[in-house]
Amino acid sequence: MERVSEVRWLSAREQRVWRSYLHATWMLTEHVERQLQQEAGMPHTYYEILVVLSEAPNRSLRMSELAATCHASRSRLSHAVARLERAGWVQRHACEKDKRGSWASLTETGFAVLEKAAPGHVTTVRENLFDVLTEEQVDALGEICAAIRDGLAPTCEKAIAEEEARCAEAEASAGEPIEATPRG
Amino acid sequence: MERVSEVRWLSAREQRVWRSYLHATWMLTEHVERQLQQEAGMPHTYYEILVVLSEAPNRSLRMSELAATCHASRSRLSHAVARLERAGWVQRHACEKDKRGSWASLTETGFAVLEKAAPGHVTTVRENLFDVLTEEQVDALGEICAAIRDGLAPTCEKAIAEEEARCAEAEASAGEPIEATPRG
DNA sequence: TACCCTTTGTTGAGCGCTCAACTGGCCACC
DNA sequence: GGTGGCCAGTTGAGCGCTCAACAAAGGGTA
Repeated sequence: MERVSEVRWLSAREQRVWRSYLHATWMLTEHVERQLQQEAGMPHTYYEILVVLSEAPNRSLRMSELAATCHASRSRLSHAVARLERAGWVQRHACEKDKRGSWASLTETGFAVLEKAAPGHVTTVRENLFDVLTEEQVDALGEICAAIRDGLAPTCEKAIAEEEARCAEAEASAGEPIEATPRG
Repeated sequence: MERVSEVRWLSAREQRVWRSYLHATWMLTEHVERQLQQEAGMPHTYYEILVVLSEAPNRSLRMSELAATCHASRSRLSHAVARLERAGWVQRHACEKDKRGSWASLTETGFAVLEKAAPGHVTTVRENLFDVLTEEQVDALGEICAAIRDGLAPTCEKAIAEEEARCAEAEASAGEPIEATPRG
């Protein structure tokens, strides 16, 4: 994080854009989340799981594949699918080939719920994103997101690699965690 | 949500942009969050609270003003400030003018923590957002965010207005909430 | 075959958030 | 002056998430 060299602070304009970005993405997320919660009774992450499953062959996917496609940790997916299973929207069954693994598949009920939820969700996304942007802005947004993604992808891989070589030297100059317990 | 008319589904291009948007914003958020958690021991929302307080006159703000500036609910801010107070970074004291209210102010320790956290945070934002974008893209991003914000602002106000006139008619065609309990 | 490392998936604790309900003080109106 | 509605802030339960620890099975090597 280039501790040695001088910090390149944000210019006034960059700060404005950054705060604008935070506010806009927060509002959009919030709005989409609330709409789905109210009309479909589920958070957006669960909706995404159902969508991915609905697009998979046989509407089924191995847990780890589902996790990768949804950009979710295995832990998160496990909790989420457990909840979706209790709701009767997803079902799990053991994998024959690899007895460690398990399949998650969308139930008929789950598919019906998804079909019912989709119009409202899509309308929300359209009205609050695509309708307020010009064609050029949509293109620009696509390119901006791609740039962010491509820029961050190596960092993520690096982070994973570093995690493996962890426990060495540790926090050379890390800050104090809030109240002794860092996180878990 | 225009239930009567036909749903305007997303085109393949729009769907691509939407998923790209979700992935990019998720990655960036995740990365910023992780960096702050590891180096400063606090989530991004707490960092923002400290920043807002540090910019306020006397490094103090009424709770409700702080909440409005941070785009946080009063509840969330109350919980957050309680936590920040336990960490010794923020202090609360009663308001003389209005005995219902209370002031939150940044402590010296809190300011020091913020000063220590800022370089790493700014560097993360710069490297993963501004460094991967061209000047034109930064401008475009600013305008896109402004458009989203402006588009959503009336919706938010409307939502607040509707909330007041709630309890009437209710869920005309709402979906079934997950497992009977919608949320809280 | 026996061993060890990896991979898959689950679990429980803790955290930040929302929602709803609440306390307590303000203020306008009778 | 009292009363009723509003406002500022807090609280507790429940939810989704992360993290770390775990169980169980695969797969390579000796």
